[in-house]
This record gives sequence, structure tokens and C-alpha cells, in this order.
Amino acid sequence: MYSLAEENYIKTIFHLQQTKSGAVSTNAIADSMDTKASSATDMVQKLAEKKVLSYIKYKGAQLTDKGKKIATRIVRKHRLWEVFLVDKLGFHWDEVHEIAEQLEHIHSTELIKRLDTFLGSPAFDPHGDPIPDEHGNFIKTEKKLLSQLNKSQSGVCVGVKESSPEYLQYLDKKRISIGTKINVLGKEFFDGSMVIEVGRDQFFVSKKIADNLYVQTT
Amino acid sequence: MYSLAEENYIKTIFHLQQTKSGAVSTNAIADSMDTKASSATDMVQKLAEKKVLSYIKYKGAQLTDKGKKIATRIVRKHRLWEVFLVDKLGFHWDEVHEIAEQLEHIHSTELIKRLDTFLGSPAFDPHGDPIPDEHGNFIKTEKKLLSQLNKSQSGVCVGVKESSPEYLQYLDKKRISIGTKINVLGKEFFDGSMVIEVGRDQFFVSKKIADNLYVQTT
DNA sequence: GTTATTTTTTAGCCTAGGCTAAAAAATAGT
DNA sequence: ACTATTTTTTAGCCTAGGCTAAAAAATAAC
Repeated sequence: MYSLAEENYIKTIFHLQQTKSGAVSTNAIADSMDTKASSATDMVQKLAEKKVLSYIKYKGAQLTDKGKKIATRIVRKHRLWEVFLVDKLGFHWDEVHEIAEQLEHIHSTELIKRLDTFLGSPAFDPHGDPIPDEHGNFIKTEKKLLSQLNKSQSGVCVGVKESSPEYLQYLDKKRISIGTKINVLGKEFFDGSMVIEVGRDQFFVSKKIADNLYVQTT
Repeated sequence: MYSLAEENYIKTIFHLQQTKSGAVSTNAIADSMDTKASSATDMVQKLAEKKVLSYIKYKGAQLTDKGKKIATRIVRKHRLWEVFLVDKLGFHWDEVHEIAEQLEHIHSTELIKRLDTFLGSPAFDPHGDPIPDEHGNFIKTEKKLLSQLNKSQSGVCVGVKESSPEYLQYLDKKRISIGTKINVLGKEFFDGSMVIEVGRDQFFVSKKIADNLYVQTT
């Protein structure tokens, strides 16, 4: 059994090594956890002893298979609870992250098995992120960022990269959610901004907006 | 915000002062929490500073109104989650206590409000214990212990005093659950044992069994 | 290829919550 | 009422996880 602190470190390292390949630095861990590098070093050393990750001094940490398994279990729990909060309790997708952050640490495999069944074994969470199955397998999706599309291409919104309440509320205002079709009417190469069509509306989006929306192209 | 440890102490003290009136001793707290009296003393002193309880050295602790409010909120959460686990996820009533013990510490008033609505604002948990409302009010029930009934009296099972898996499984085997009608056919005053009728079955129960079953008499 | 700067680690300290052993207060036995 | 016993508290120590400041390694800059 792993402590709350250990689980949070494992999860953070897992997410960090998804984006950047190779070992993740103690500084990167500390930054994304709002703690100090010295604390991260301590914990990483402890987790290395427990064979959850491999760690080379001054080089960084990398989860072992054991560590990845622990991490995916936590991610699975987090995302299933998010589905519960949105689908069953009627929360809005921008409100659930913090609560799921706590729920993901409830220890009971039976609970998570039953929750999964209750929710109909969903494959994606409310933000469009895939939910790993019991064995830790993610569904592979070849999603692109909206910013990678060109003029007159189109895609269906499948998720967001950043899920801050501000961003999610922006999307809401523009009536963009999972499943929404988006047509790129124009793209400005100077700053990466776009004019897009959503339903009957046409409007301008900055590169920052387009950089954080995942779409599936057909 | 109170820490996990603090919440657990508050809850334990609340439950202890339900049964025995007056201040509860640090030893009693320690016993029912599987910890040492010295630890209980430390925590009780800390909670007294926070005005959660009043504490007189060598005399014991008593929750203040503030403390009782915190406690009932935890109890409300615990019992609502138990209803969720049984009603929605199909757990058996003897399996849910430990999981609810963890879920009761999730901090979000919005969550608990929505969970309550989702469950249809239940008044009792799966063990027959009343669920306090948002304001901390319990429904008053004048339930008796089965052992308090006499020959040819009868009652309806409304809850259990001890909820160990062993006991709950015993009740299950005998087909006794919330709502089951029980007739007392005979009572032995020497040892308090009884012969009772449940449905078509008639069988012997020891005082220990009868001492842990709450019934509502009509 | 030295020197300057940044990154990472170590050393030492702090708080929360435990524990043990000893001291002090309360209670019981005579 | 005075011991003996039990209960409760205190004192001092331990571990998990943090933090700061200093040291050490890695990287960048000439």
C-alpha cells in the first residue's frame, strides 16, 4: 500500500513522462506539484528503494513497470470518478478535477470494479481522456491539436490538454464540448490564430485556445 | 479544515458520547481507535485549543456544539456513501463500512449535496442508522434492543448495534435484515437467550445476538 | 579548458501523529 | 485515613514529509 504522498508523486511522474520522453527531473516534479526540489529528491529516492522507479542522481527518475501499473490504476480511478461526478451527479466538467483528486486515493479494487460496471465501463472521461482498463491498457487515439489543422480541414472535439476552469468555461461559452464538430475556415500563419465554425457560429480563436483542444480528424 | 486524524478523533468521541453520557475518557477514545492513551491525550488537548471540544485534565473530553457539527457532517457523509455503495453499486451491507470510512473524509459540500439528491435523500443507512440532514438533525427513533423484548412481544428490525462482518453474516444466514419482523416466542431469564420466529423459521438466539439487534416495537 | 551559472543533492531543522516509560492524579481496598 | 492500584498525563523519542541553506555536480559562457 502506498501513502497519499507517494501516490501523488507516482501519478505526477507518470504524467510528466507522457509528455516529455526520457527521465523526469526532480525540479520538474517539484514544479508540477507545488513543492520544493529537495522534497522531490527525498521522495524519489524513497520510491527508488521501493522499485517503483529507477533513479540516477542528477539525471532524473523513470517509473518502472511496477510504478506504471500503480500510476495507471490511480489514473483509472480518477477518470472513472470524474465520469461518475458528471454523468450521475450532474457536475459540470470544469468542477470535477479537484474532487476526483481526492477520490482517486480510495483503496478498494472491488469498489472500482463495481463503479466501472455501474458507469457502463466508459472508455473516456468527461475531458475526453481515455480511461485505462483493469489491466492498464489505454485506448490509443490519434488525436491532433486544433492548432495542427489547416484551412478548410475539420475535426471533432475529443478532449482538452489544459483543463483549467477558465479554459473549460471559455469552451462552454462557445458551446464546444466533447463531440462538437469544428471547421477551420481560416488560419493566420503569422500568429497561428484561426477562424473556426462551430454549429452556426463563426468566430476567431487565438493559438493559445487552439493549442489546448484535441480533435479527431476523419 | 481538519486533518484525517482530527476528523477520526472527532467522530470517535461523538460516537462514544452517544452511548455513555458525560465526558469521555482518553482511554476510551484510545481503545476504540486502536491507539494509545497518550496519543489520545495529545490530540484531545489539540482539539480543545481549536474549541472543538472541552477538556478537563483527568476528567475527559466533551464535544462542543462546533465539534458536534463537524461530527454529524462526517456521519452524514459516511452513511450517505454507505447507501450509495449498497443501493447503487450492489455491495452487501457487511462490506461497506471500511470503504465508507475512507469516503467520509472527502471534502466537498457540493458533492455531498448532490450525492444526497442522487440517492433520493435517504433517512437511514443500510444498517438502519439515521442519516443526519444538512443541518445535523437526526430523525429520532425509539428503537429497543431485541434483548429488551419479552415473551410474545414482537418488533421490526431497524438496525444493528455492532456491525462486524461476522455478525452481519450471521443475520444474513438467518434471513434477518432491515424491515424483518421478529416474534419472541420464549425468553430464558437465566442467560437472556431467546427463541424467536423469523418468517417461517423458529430458532434460538443467545443474549449476545439479541443485544446487538435494534427493533422498533409497534 | 577554465570560470560562471544553473540544477540537483545533502544536511539540518520543523510539524503532525504516533509510541514507550515514568510521573502524577484519581480511585479502591483495607 | 492511608496504601495499593488503576487511570491519565507528561517527557522524550521516532517516522513521514515537508522546508531552507549550503554543497556538489552539471551545464553554459567565454
